[in-house]
Order: sequence, then C-alpha cells, then structure tokens
Amino acid sequence: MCKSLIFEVQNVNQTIFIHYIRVKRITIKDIARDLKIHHSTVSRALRGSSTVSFDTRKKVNEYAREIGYQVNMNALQLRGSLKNMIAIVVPNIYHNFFSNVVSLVADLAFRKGFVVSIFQSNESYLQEKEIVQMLIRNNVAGVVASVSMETQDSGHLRALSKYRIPLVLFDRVCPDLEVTKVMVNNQEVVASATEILIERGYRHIAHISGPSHINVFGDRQAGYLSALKKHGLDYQRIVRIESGFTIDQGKETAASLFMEKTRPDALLCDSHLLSLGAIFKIRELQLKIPEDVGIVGFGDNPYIDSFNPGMISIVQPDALIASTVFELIFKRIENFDAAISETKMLPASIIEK
Amino acid sequence: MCKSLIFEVQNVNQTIFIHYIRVKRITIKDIARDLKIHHSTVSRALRGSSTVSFDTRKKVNEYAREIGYQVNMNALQLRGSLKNMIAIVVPNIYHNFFSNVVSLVADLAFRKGFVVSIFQSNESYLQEKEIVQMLIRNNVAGVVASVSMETQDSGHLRALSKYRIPLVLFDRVCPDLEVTKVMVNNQEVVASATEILIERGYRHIAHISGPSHINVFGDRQAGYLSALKKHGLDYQRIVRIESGFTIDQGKETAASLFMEKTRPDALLCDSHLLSLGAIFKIRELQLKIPEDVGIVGFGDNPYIDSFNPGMISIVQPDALIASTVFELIFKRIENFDAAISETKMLPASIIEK
DNA sequence: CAAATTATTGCACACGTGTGCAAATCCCTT
DNA sequence: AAGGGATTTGCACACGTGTGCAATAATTTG
Repeated sequence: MCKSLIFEVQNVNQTIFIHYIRVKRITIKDIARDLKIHHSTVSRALRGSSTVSFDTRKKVNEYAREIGYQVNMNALQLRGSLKNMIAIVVPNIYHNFFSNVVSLVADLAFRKGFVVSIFQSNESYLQEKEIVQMLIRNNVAGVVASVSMETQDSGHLRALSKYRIPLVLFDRVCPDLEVTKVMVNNQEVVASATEILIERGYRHIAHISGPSHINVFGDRQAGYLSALKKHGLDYQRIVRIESGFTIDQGKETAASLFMEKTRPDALLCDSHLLSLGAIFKIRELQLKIPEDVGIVGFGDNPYIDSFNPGMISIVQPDALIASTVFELIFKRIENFDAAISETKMLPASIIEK
Repeated sequence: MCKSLIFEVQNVNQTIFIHYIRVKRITIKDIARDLKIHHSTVSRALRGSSTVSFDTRKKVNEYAREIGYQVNMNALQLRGSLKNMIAIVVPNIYHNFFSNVVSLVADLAFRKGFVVSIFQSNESYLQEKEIVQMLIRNNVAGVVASVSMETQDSGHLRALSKYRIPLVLFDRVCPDLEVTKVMVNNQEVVASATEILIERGYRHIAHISGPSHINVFGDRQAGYLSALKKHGLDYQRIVRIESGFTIDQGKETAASLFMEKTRPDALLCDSHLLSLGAIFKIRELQLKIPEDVGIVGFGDNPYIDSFNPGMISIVQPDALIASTVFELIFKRIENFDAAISETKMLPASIIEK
C-alpha cells in the first residue's frame, strides 16, 4: 500500500534525501468502477456538462461527495498546464512590512480563487534562486517577489519569463530587469524626512542603510545625500549593512556611530528593527530622544508609535502596495504580455511626533 | 501559443472564475528530439543513472542546463504521487508567535529539501476548510496546522487521513481529533502567572481569553480559575473574544472592564495584541502599570519587553515548538503511522519585570 | 414502424515523467 | 570470425484527467 522510495537531490549547499511516498488516492476511475460507467462520463458529470444526463450527473456528484473525492490538481495541471497558484517570495515574514503586504495580497488572491503560497528567501540569493527554480518546476500561475539583499544577478528571475510565468516585483526590485514593478518613492520621502531633521536643527545626520545596489537602499541614500547637499551640510555618513536587518545590528551600529570622532546627533534608519535597536542603545547611553538624538525609522509596526519613543516614522502604504501588486499580477496572469515593464510608484508618508 | 480557458469553480461563498493558462514548456522530449535520442534515455541521464553511457549523460546534462530545463513536478507527482511540499496553515502571520514558528519550521523543512507553503485561515473555519481541501487536491506531503478560532468541527482535518496525508497540529488543536499534537502547558503556566499576580497583591484579576472550545483558551481559563480557587478569591471574570485578537479589541475590552461595578486591578491577556491594546487604554486612563493595574500578556514580541511597560510576560518556546513540529511531521511523512496520536507538551516560561 | 434526429455514453489519446523489459550495440575472448 | 557477456538504448506503459470523436441508446418525426 505504501511504498517509499528515496531520491537524491542537489540542494542549496548539500546533498539531501527527499522521501517520496507513494499512496493511492480516490480517483474518478474509482467512481466509474463503482457506478459501472466510464471515467470520462464521471469527469463530465463532475464538471457539470449538460451532455451527461441529469440522473447520472446527480448520482456521480452525490457519490463523489459521499466518498470524499477531491480532484487531483497534478493531473489537471499536467494535462493543460493549468495553473491556479500564486507564489509570493519575500526576504522574511517577521518584518511587519512584509507580513502585512503578504497577508493582504494573499487575501485578495484567495478571494479570486487562487491558492497563495508564501516563501522566504532569508535574504539569501541562493535560497531565492532555489525557490524560483522550484516554482518553475511546480508550474505556478504567477510570482510576486521582493528580492533578497544579496541579489545582484537576475538570471533566476529571467528564467520565469522563459516559462512565461508572470512576475511582479515590489519594494525591492532588480533595476536591470524589465518587469512589472511596484515601488515606493523612497528617494523623495527620505529626502523629506532628512529635511525635517535638518529643519529641527540636527546637523550630524547618519544614515543606516542597506546595500546600494538594491533600489530601495540606493534610492534612500540618494535622497539622504540630496537633502544634505541642498542644505549645504558637510557631515555625511552612510553605514551599509549587507545582511538582514535585526535589532542587534541596530544596537551595534548605533553604538559604533556614537564612538566616532564626530558623533551623529540624528539617525536615519532604513528598517524598523534597526531603529528599535538604535533606540535601545540610545536609552542605554542615557540619551534622550528627540532632545539629544533625532531618529527617523520605517514605521512598519503599527503599534510601536503608541509607545511614543519620540521618533519620526516613514510609513509605507501597505494596503495600497498589496492591492496594486495583486491587480498587476492578476492582469498579467490573464495576459502575460499585459502591463509588462509597467512601473507603479506609490507614495510613502511621514508621521512626525 | 497561449490559449486561455475559463473555468467555473465553487469557492468559499461565491462563484468565481479561475483563468487557466495553457503554455508549452521545455520537456525532456524537447531534449530528446534535439539530441536525437529517446526521452527515456534523457530521463535516466538527468537522474544520473549509470546505465546511461558517460558521454550521453554529459551531453544531456549540459544541454539541459543550456536551455534551462526544469523538471515538471506535476508529472513527477502524478506518476508516483510523489510529494515534496509541506503546508503550514495558521490563523494569520501577523501575530509574531505564528510568524516565528512558521519561519522556523519553514527553514528546517527547506534544509531537508521540502518546499514549504504557508497559508492563512484568517480565523475563519470556512477558509480553513477550503485550504485543507485544496491541499488534498494538490497532493501535499504533509500538513502542519494551528486551527482557527471558529473551528469546532474537525471533519476537514479528518479528510487528510483518508488521503493518508500526515497532519501535525500545534498550539491550537482539535481535542476530538486523534492526531500528532504539539502543545504548550497553558493551564499550568497561566495558573502560575495568576498566582504571581495574587502574590503581588492583586485581588480582582480579569481574564481576556478566547472561545473555550479551543484547547489553548479552555486550558488557560482552567488555569486561571484553579489559581483563584486555590487562593480562595471570589472575584472571577472571563471575557471570551470569539473572533481574531486585535489591539483595538484589547482597548475596548479593557475599557468595558474598567466600567464594571467591580473594577479589575489586573488583566490576564491571552494574546500579545490584546495586552498591548489594554496597556494603551490603561495609559489613556492615566493609570500606572504595575502600581494601579497588573498586566500579564503573552510576550510573543521579542522586543516589546524592552519598552518595559511593566508587564509580566508568558513566553512560549517558539524555537522548541518549531523543531518539535518539524521532527514529528518529518517522521510521519516517512511513515504515516509513526507518532500518530503522539502528544508533546512543551513548557512556557514567565518573565517577571 | 422505420427513419431521422437527438441525447447519452464509451473509446482513445494527450499531458511529462520514470522504469521494467527487450532489443540493439559494443567489446572481449577463444 | 563467431560466440558470449556487458553495456547502452529504445519501446511501451502507467499515473489522473479532460475532450474530440465515434458509437450507442433514446426520442421524435413523417
């Protein structure tokens, strides 16, 4: 009944064994046998075809329900390369920004009858590549992604086009890839936030950011620099963090910045967790926010503001991003060539405390 | 090249249309044709069979890589009901507890070569049922789930057994279902937390909980009541919230509790978001924590404690839960009948501030 | 009542893959 | 050169489903 065979597969960085299990499932042929009719008739009856007599249709549907028949999607998809799964690939889901967007897109897609799968790259290019290849193997209808920090090469994403699987990138995108994109006006909003700091009198503003080859961070760094230039400030300091953002990194980076000969009096943090870490470190150092140090963070945590740590928050339009992303991927699933290379730029807002 | 057909499908509560797209993909037959050999030889070559000559093997693999061939998992799964996808079904991923556990299980599974899909029931029984049926249709290797608040009937989960798809429930489980379970000692830890409140002098302790038919909440309510009884306290007050937990609900519930004739002097909150809401309301009312009101919350947010709102946190062992869950689902994927109806009870801990 | 029309059902194939078995090719030995 | 074993390749089928087409059954028509 249950025969198990072992299968060698080359994974990210190790050879592992996948155990494939063989079990028999209830099929239309079982129904056909029991009802003494042909399985093609069963198929038509289940699809509600009017070429099947009402009696047969009724009998088949009732019996199918009785024995708990479920169609085998693999057969269905194999037959016609039928697809009803949308995959979402994000660096992680513990950043509220990602889990919010993912949640919202998933709900919209579910309502339209799609199955939504969520995948985490863990900010690893290799894992991201592995995931994308797996998605091709699994015949997904469409892919929504925000790339990892390590991702510079976009070959794995190009492969999706080869298989005519539509792709929509959001937030973090590949600049060299001509594909549907949903982005936030990072440069503009960070420039504004920096100006707010300047207007409030801070003169030594440091920017804790990510690798500049990622549009999100490159744009923010450009916005930061343009604001400094506009106001003729000399001091400029960008710390680029290459791996994923954590609270500890926020703490450490803040600590080392405060050790530098020219101490910053304001921190512009590109991630919610970084700003939290920075705040903890600042409190440890017995400094006050915003009197001693100004903080700008990305407030993807809806309730953190309620603790009123005195920071300025840049808020991304999660719901708008999600609905735009879904609208575009849906359009492209219906017609692969539609909205290709379309870029939407959505406005972030700033909450001053 | 791209023929699109429309398909009527009965969804949760509406009839919707799924657009199935037909595209042709690169197959081993393409490789066979180009290399003028039989597709079965290609198949063997790709699998690294030693019955294929070294030259042919090399030629095939190089060509496959060159044209970007990816195996069609649908065909693979259809052939032998091969399965390499683990599905995780949770009420949502915006509660840190769930996103943490999901994240960790996903990573462990990925390392073993499984593909992990994450699904949200949104605390809805109907959506949960829909998801589970879809998982059966899609031939998953195993299912990990934490049920929605609405889930009382477990028929949809039983259906998994019929198809011999292993199931591991964690945290919120179905009491009437004989299946592998990973739980936390809720009753015990809540009893302890309640006793801590009592020892600190609080006498009117209210409990904001969930529907008692869910083990997690039923157990916690029992723990709460047993502690009160043990210390001979009269006041007992349980507010049962039937839908998902939000910050606003925490606020509202706290507000209404403080309007009652006997005002509670401590709140035991069954969710992180509930306790946050309660804290905000308490601050609004100009009350102090812990002087005026004691708060116990489920601290599934690792950094919230750093804001030191003066609360007592019950911390669940996320990593241990995740590794236990994965260990069990893996065992059951290898052998469906192993560890069935095994129940693991893991210890939560209390952080006093 | 026979013929024509329509309603219903069965047959066979395709989708992409892997594998048992047979056929074909190769190399070695005598 | 012929036989024999070992190596390599091809053939055919199965997995579950849906659909064009043909065959049958039921109904209507003249």
